[in-house]
Amino acid sequence: MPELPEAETIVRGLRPALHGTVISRARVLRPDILRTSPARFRKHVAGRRIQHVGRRGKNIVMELDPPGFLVVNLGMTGRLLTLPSVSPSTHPAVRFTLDDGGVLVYDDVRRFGRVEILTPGEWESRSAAMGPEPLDPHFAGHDMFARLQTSRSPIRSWLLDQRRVAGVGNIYANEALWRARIHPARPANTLTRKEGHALHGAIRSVLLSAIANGGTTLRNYRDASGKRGNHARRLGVYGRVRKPCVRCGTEIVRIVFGNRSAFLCPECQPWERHQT
DNA sequence: AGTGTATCCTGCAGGC
DNA sequence: TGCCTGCAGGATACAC
Repeated sequence: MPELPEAETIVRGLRPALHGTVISRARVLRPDILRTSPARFRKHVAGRRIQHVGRRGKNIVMELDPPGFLVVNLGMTGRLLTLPSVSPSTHPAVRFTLDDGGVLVYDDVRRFGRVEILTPGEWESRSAAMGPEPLDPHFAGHDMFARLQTSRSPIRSWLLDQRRVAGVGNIYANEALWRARIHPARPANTLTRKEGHALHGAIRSVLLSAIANGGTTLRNYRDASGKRGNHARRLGVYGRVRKPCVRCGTEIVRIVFGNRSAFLCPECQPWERHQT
């Protein structure tokens, strides 16, 4: 999906437009986006005020009053657009009408995304099941390193598991590993303390860089106003098969495991450390 | 515990 | 132009 930086960019764009507005009604054009019946969804959403627009991992989270949460997971191709936007809504799934005349559309070509309305308790337990926020100051390198010790799964898979760290997807997992010079298939518990800390720093720096550039647009991703993100040109490995590593010139390689593509520089990210 | 595979969907690029 | 294959920022469920 849209990963953490893309969700964050969307949230920042939505906040001024949505903060304090009341959702007058919702129209559900694609019921499979919900996890409840359209009738129930409409009933629960209508008349509630958006108190806060935030993010947890890759989820866009709107706090409502009366208390509740509107939670949007963008899946692979979900977009949350305020209309009018520079990029038209081509596959609208849910359309919210706001009391100030504004329109918010959840648009999703592939419909892997989810739009849910949760009680405070439901949201609390959902959030509790997710890992720490990587940009939270409380997300410490030594904590992450300690958690790496408990898993033998490939470090790229470890990073994609939202229960371990929230918000990292395939682009930024690959990018962080390249920055930290770690082979994506290395078992998590084989990383040295130094590598663990390097990875921790790389995750944060790549996410911050992506946010600063408005996210990475490869295909579908657009911000709340329909604009593309500018981070794609800064990618070091993702999608760069057979192109030269910008650090050393070696050709980037694509491997597949865990049913996902992984990209790496075989020179910068050897399986074993070079003996020099 | 971890891996491989399949599934939910649609669209696009590339090869022939 | 058409047809085919493979691929895609995600999440989950299953068998082994």
